[in-house]
Amino acid sequence: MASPERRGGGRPPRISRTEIIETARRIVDEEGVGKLTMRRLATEVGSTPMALYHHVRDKEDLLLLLVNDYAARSLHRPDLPSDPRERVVVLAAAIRETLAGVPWIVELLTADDLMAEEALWYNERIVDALMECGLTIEQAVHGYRAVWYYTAGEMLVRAASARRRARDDRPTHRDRIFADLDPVALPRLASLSGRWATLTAQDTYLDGLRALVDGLTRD
Amino acid sequence: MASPERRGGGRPPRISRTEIIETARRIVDEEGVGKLTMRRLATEVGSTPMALYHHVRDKEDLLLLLVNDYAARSLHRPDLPSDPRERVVVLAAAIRETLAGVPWIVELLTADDLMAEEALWYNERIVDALMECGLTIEQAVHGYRAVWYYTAGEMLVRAASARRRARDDRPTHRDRIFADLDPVALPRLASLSGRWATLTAQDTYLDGLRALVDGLTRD
DNA sequence: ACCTGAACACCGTTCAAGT
DNA sequence: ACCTGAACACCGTTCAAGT
Repeated sequence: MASPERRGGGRPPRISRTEIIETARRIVDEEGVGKLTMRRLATEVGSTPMALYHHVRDKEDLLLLLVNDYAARSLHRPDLPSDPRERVVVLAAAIRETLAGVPWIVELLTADDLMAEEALWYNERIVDALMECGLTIEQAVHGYRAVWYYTAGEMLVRAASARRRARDDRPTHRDRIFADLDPVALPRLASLSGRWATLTAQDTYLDGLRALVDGLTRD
Repeated sequence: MASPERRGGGRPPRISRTEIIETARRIVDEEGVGKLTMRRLATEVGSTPMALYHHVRDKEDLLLLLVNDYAARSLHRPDLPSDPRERVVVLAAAIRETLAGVPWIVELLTADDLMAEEALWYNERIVDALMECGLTIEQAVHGYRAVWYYTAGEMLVRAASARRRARDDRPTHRDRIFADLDPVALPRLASLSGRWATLTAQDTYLDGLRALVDGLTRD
């Protein structure tokens, strides 16, 4: 919580942790997490790489600070419907909506389970809504996990596809394979004749989520 | 499919694409994908970094070859039950079981949707089983996607946690946060008093999967 | 056709020293 | 207490040259 000790009369700091995080966020927002390097960040705050290590433990620590900073400033809390199943859907969709705008964050998230302190508000309410559907608290925690797996998976797969599309012009490996399928071995896929890409590009997150929540809350 | 052209009487090759892939696989199996570098790989095949670029386009190409190689040699095809819902469960669980042993591959997978040619056998059968439950082909493709999101998410989140546990001794950010929760703001989570970690460590993949498949195939 | 050596343009981090 | 400079031990990839 607190910055490194600052009592006693040592040299006054020239850069602050806050300044480091703000600059890091700007770099990441503008150019992606791949462009964030300690050297680059040092240059942009007008200092040297090693000065950063006085304010953050290492690069991973910096990234974690960045995630928490982001969570604190942009998780919005949606109005919640009274029907508990629909409440789970609204909560999960709100998490996804918040994170969809910042694909870089999703890759970091799984590392610690979306456990930014500020995000626990969501965990609490999803667990609570599942219990209102009749689950025990253990089942509700497991249900929350299933919802998180589905949501994280959707975001990660979608982010990876987008990244690949942005970088490459050449048709993806997938497109090449789907172009000529053996209709004897793979009749269903062959019958789609190229519509796989179109179908999987559609956003069906909510449909799948509703199916999952229905299944979880069925007696 | 074919190696670079080899007609005409040029210099005989000293290293082959096959040899490169085999060596790369060994490095990755023994020490993880993070240790696979072009320089290291070159040394281990007894050559120079640049010689590799004659056999693979770049590092990403190498990784894709590695994924396909792995898929070809270790995807096993399970016996399929006649009940179509249970068939989807068995198919998805087989994918997960195959990939669970090689966490490094999961991180690469989302990049191209588990679209190794050899894996289409699974897609075909999952789509087919969902249609047998009464879905249209479009719904079945979307259903397959939902199952893949859930499965990929579970593997990615689990792999990330395992990686973190392996590297760090210090308690995770999550553990520290869960140690002291405000029971007024977060009563459900607080009532678990430290059991969150235990509960989420349990393997409930199949339960969530069954819930999802049930929800998807409900009329 | 296949391979090599040197070089380019980077990384994160440690260590010893300065103010 | 805070910051700097130089160095360590790496990366992936390009380019020009050798056989």
